[in-house]
Amino acid sequence: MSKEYKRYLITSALPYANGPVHIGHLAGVYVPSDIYTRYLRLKGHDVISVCGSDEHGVPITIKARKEGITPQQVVDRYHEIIEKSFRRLGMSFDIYSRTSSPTHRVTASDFFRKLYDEGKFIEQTSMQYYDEEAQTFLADRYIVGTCPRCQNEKAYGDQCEKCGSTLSPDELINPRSAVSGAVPVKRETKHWYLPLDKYEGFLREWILQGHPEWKANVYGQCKSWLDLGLQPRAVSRDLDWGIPVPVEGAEGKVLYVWFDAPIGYISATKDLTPDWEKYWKSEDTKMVHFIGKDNIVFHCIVFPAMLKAHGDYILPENVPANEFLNLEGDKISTSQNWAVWLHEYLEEFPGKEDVLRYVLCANAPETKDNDFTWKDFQARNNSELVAVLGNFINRALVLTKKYYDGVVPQRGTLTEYDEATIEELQKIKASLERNIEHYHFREALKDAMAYARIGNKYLADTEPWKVVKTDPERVKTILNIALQITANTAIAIEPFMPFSAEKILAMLAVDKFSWEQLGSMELLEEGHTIGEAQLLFEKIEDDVIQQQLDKLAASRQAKLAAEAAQNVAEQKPEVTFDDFQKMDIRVSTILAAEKVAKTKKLLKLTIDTGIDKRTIVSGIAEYYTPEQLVGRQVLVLANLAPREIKGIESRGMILMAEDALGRLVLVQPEDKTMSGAMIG
RNA sequence: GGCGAGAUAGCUCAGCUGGUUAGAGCGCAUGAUUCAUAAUCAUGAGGUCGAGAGUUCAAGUCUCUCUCUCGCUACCA
Repeated sequence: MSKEYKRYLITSALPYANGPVHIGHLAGVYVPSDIYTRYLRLKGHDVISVCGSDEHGVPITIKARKEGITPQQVVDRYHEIIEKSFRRLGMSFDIYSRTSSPTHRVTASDFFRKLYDEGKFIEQTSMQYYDEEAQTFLADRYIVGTCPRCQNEKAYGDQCEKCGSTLSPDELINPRSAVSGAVPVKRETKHWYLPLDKYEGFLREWILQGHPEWKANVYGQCKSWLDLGLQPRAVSRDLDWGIPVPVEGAEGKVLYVWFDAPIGYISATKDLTPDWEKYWKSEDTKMVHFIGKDNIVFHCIVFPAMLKAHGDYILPENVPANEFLNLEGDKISTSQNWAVWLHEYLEEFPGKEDVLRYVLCANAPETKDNDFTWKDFQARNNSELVAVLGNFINRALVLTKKYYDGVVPQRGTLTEYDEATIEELQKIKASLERNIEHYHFREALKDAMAYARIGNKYLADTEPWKVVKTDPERVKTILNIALQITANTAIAIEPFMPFSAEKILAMLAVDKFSWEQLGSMELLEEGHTIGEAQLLFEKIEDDVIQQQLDKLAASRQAKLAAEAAQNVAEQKPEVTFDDFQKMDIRVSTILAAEKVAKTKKLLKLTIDTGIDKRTIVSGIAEYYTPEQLVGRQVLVLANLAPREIKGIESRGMILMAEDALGRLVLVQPEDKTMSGAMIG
């Protein structure tokens, strides 16, 4: 397990270029990745960190269509925003590439072709929806129709955003093409599949036997997938945006985005260095994928299977996926505009890049979903960064300026207390290293902060401002040590807060140190003149925090209002009175209700329709308990064709009103009336 | 319903292969201090380690059952 590696290859999940990056992405992936990378670099390792924009796939084409621009224009816009904001936050990727680059096109294409030539794919034809007007096959996302679960008329072929159900296009009622509005027809199409099931044995051994040290959430998720059994997965799609399938007769087909995206790590490396093969094909390279939990399956199951199928490449040594970060108690949601966007933060909090890095690392969702709150942001800034870190650095420098005009004083004989302090300081290093190397960045950050804490304690205990009146020689030693601690602090915090580390070095008027110098008491020479002191952090007042809270509330409200306006379903096509008369709607009384076993939403209801007593299965268990229902009168569509649900024959449908959030409310007569009363 | 992850001080979290009085940061209380951005330092209060049962000389740490949260999945006219 403790294999010696000659070099490191760090990858960070490719952000999808249909929107900017928010704090959830940062806390989950990029901040940890950058800390790890910077640490390895400081240690002098051969390390490269690659990332880039993921620019293919259907959502981008949909966004382009909606805005009346080309997909390329969409990805150009977001690629620039993302890259720029990453750079400003101090993300130290060696290359930030993109999957629409020429290198990537060739790399992904060749990758596919090799697997194709070696017969690693399965070819399969299937029936898919085709838009005859637009003359194109329709991706799941391009098919719109009525959700079979919640009746939302704007459900997509892969998912209903209203009720959250996962759908397949075949389930949609009244499917229409999102491209032309035409009614799509089924047409035969051919696609290539990667038979993941064939790699199950390999994956089991590699992960379950070979990597028991992976994080519990990652290991457990993999085991869950492997135990469920793997299925062949399509690697191509009928779409005109992406990398063409490099096979004769595959016109109009591109590589499925999940297939080409991880290959982006390889092409980014190619763009970075002609030595790229050294990083990708040598067993003595340690590859680590930083991702969020939504990507575990791709990086632990699918991509490794691809790499294995290809044969030339190494596999990741670890995949330290994080969980999700919530915001003020609610899930971060792009569609509801519930997010703190990086590019906006950078504008609104100039010079506070490290504050965000610090807070997101201190509160990173390493073992479970976590919550980001602006109040916590403020507290950590004020009582940790300002009070502990910034304050210590400032104290040491100001005292030196005051007593020695900024010249590092000579260190004399050390007291026992001095020795003890130095020893304690030097002990942190091992813990800090161990924590970073095990991806425990939260704990590692605490270790880094301990340097400043020890510094504060040292000054409080030695009281140079008092001693200077009685024993000026002693003060020289005290401040020399305080300054050495300051320099040590700069080294320790560099991976986490590179801007602040650099500022400290500038204040000390010294060049960058290496990690190996951490713990040294010889970082600053006697007689060296330090520079001007400046404040590292400043307090954040309540009104600033309140502004952010107001902004969040306002943006969500605006979004909700817009959604609500949009969500009122359009009026359905006209019907005749005769049509309506066909519906037999009656007041019925619920006689009995019980939960259907092994379901979450279903209740089995026995009702008296006036005509007869019958059974109806209804999906309202999330809103009503059986006890609440017995005895109530409801409206029932009595002559609906019977249908079997979970082995129970359901004869009829309970009528319910549904609000904008998809919640169900029973419709009932204002006053008790007879069972069997007709509605009309 | 199935699978996975989580549940430890007011808050955010550490606690490795079971072993002395369960830890840290923040917050709170009291005291000290003034070099420092009213910052710092010390001391203290605060926990039946989600609930219950079991294994063991010994359990936060292992086993079983249950509850709650998050995710995947099934079902949902």
